[in-house]
Parts: sequence; structure tokens; C-alpha cells
Amino acid sequence: METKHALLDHAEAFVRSRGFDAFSYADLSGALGIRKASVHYHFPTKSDLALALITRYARRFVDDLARVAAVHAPAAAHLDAYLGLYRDALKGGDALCLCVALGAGRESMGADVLARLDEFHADSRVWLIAAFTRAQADGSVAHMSDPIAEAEALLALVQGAQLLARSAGWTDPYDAATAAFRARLAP
Amino acid sequence: METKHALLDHAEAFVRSRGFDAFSYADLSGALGIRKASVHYHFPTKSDLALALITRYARRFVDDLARVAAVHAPAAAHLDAYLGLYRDALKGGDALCLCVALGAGRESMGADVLARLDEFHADSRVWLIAAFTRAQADGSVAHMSDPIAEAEALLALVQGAQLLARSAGWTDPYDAATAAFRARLAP
DNA sequence: GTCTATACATCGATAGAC
DNA sequence: GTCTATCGATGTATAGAC
Repeated sequence: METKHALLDHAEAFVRSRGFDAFSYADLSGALGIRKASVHYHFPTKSDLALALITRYARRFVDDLARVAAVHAPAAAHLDAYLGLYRDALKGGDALCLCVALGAGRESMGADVLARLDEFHADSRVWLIAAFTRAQADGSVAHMSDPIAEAEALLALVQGAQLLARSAGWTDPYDAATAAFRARLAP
Repeated sequence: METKHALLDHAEAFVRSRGFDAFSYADLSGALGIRKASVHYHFPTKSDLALALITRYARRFVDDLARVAAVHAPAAAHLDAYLGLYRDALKGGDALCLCVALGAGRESMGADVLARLDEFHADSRVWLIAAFTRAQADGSVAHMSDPIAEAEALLALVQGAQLLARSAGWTDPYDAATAAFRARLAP
């Protein structure tokens, strides 16, 4: 169980910094100091590994969102925390959110992984729509339009901002891309 | 010259729909009905191919932007056309903008390709900042904030929206993500 | 659970004939 | 410019001993 955990940790780091196709069982084997065959014992195929990765990541992310939503604060504060989650996931420009990384190389993933990816996006949309709906009531976000449209836009914004920051190799483009939205927040 | 053109066309389609790491010289060979060695004649290494691809793509894209800017119209109309360029590049959810696709898998690219990628983003920023600056004057975009912040945000928005649409396999998420911004336009 | 050993496909790339 | 033929490296995956 301990080795399995460590494998998932290293695999997640590899996927988020290199992409799913760009790391191998040999990389994992080298990182842990065990043989490739031992890695296959824990995750027989790479698809199994991908599924385990996204399952764990999505669960953690949903938990993070729930933890944010549990805090009693204006909607703008929750949305600011949402931006913070994606900013942290950037690791200074070295990594992407696992789901952004997997979504970018979707061709090599099985149907089960893609289904979890959809789930992840659906969960994010639900959370964001709730936040923006609350913002409409508490007035903590300026120039509010339709909550659904706002949610879709922010989901795309953070993912695109991550991609640009990752491409540049540092956090600046992420902050620049989200500055206009943050200016609308009055937490 | 004709074969070279066809190779670039097929390679671009492969990169945009599968990603750079997920297609091979064998794929190109098969698509054109020639041998792998013949492909290597035109593009000795895959890096050469990548550089040729992004160079051609960036030049075309800059031309497209210039063509849009040449039209006498409110800034909002230009920005709407910008959204249209990225929407067209989606090909209904089957493809990404080449630069989004390359940016997603940046680890496997050489420094020369990454430099062209930065150029592409820089050109886009210049164009967008000019458009938003003009919008500030002609009042065709509602709730205008700082033109630079607006430019950074829109760049990230279209890229993230493309990623979501590609991940879903159809255009809807792109339209949903850009709806709120389009609502601000009064062309 | 981890190991050695290996199978088998595919990858990017090259040499040299035509 | 395209071909046949081949190289060496790397990829995922499996069999079977310990």
C-alpha cells in the first residue's frame, strides 16, 4: 500500500509536468528504485494507472472545493479561493492541474478516464454556478451576468491561464490572466 | 515542394487532433502513401518538422489577425472575429489551435520551437491590447477595465475554452465559455 | 511484492541503391 | 525524391523464480 501510494505520487508529478504520454514505467521504476515489473504488479496497464490517478485527484479536488464552500464568507471570497487552488496547482509554472494535463492529451486515454474527466468538469461547474448564484444575491462580484455563463467562463479562464503559465514556465501569465476577474471581486 | 506541403498539412492535422508526441513518421508515411525514409528526406528530424509547422501556422495566424484589423469596424467586431478564429480552429471539437496543442506538450519541444510559441503569444497580446485600447475609446465593449488585463484574460479564455471543447469533443463548451464575454460586445 | 529475463511493437533516424 | 533494409533505443507488458 505504501509503494502504491508512492507510485501514484510520482506518476501524478510526472503527468502534471510532462504529460501522460511523456513518462514511462521506467521513469517510475527509477524514481522509486524498484524494477519495471514491480510497477506493473501494482498497476498492470498504464490505463489502470491513469484511472487511479484521476480518481484520486478528482476526489481530493472535490474535497478542496467543499472545504472552501464550508467557510462562511461572501461568494467573492470563495471564488478568490478557487483561483488560488489553480494557482497552487501550477507549482510556480512547473505543473498543470492533472485534469488539464489529461484533457490536453485525450487521444491516448481510455473511455473510463475520459468519463472521470467529464465528471470533474461537471463537479466544477456545479460548484461555480452555486458560487455565482450566491454572488448575485450578496453583491460581492461586480458586473454580474448570468451565473451559468460566468461559471463556464471562469472554468475556461483558469485552465487557459494555467496553460499559458506552464508554457511560459512561471506564474506571471496566470496572475495576469486572472487579474481582470479578481478586480471584480469585493470579498 | 508539393509533397512537403502535403506533409505539413497532414502533420498539422495530426498534431492538432492527437498532440505532437502521439503521431509518428509512420502515420505521415501512411497518410501520403510513401515510405518513412521519404518523410525524413523532407524533414530530417521531428524537431525540424515541429519548427516548420509552427512557423507556417504562426505566419498564417498573424495574417488572419491583420486581415481582421484591416476591416473598418468597432473594436467589438474585431474581438468577435477573434473569437471566431479560435472557434473555427476547433473544427467542431476535433482539433486545437496548433499553438495550444504544442504548448500543452512543451516538454518534448526544442528551444527554437518554444521561442516561436512565445512569439505567437506575444503577437496575440499586442493585437488584443490594441483592440481593447480602441474599445476603451469607441465604447463598443461594456464594463471595460485595463486593456492589458482584458487582453491577458481573453487570451487565456479562448485557450481554456478550446481545451474544454476538445476534451468534450464538440463546440458547445467553447460557445458557453465565451458567451459572457460576447454579451459585453456591442458591435 | 519484488526480482530476472524476455517478448514484441514502435519509435526516430540513417545508409545506400535506384 | 523515393525506395529497401536496417539500426539502436525505448515503449508496454508478461512469465516464472524467489
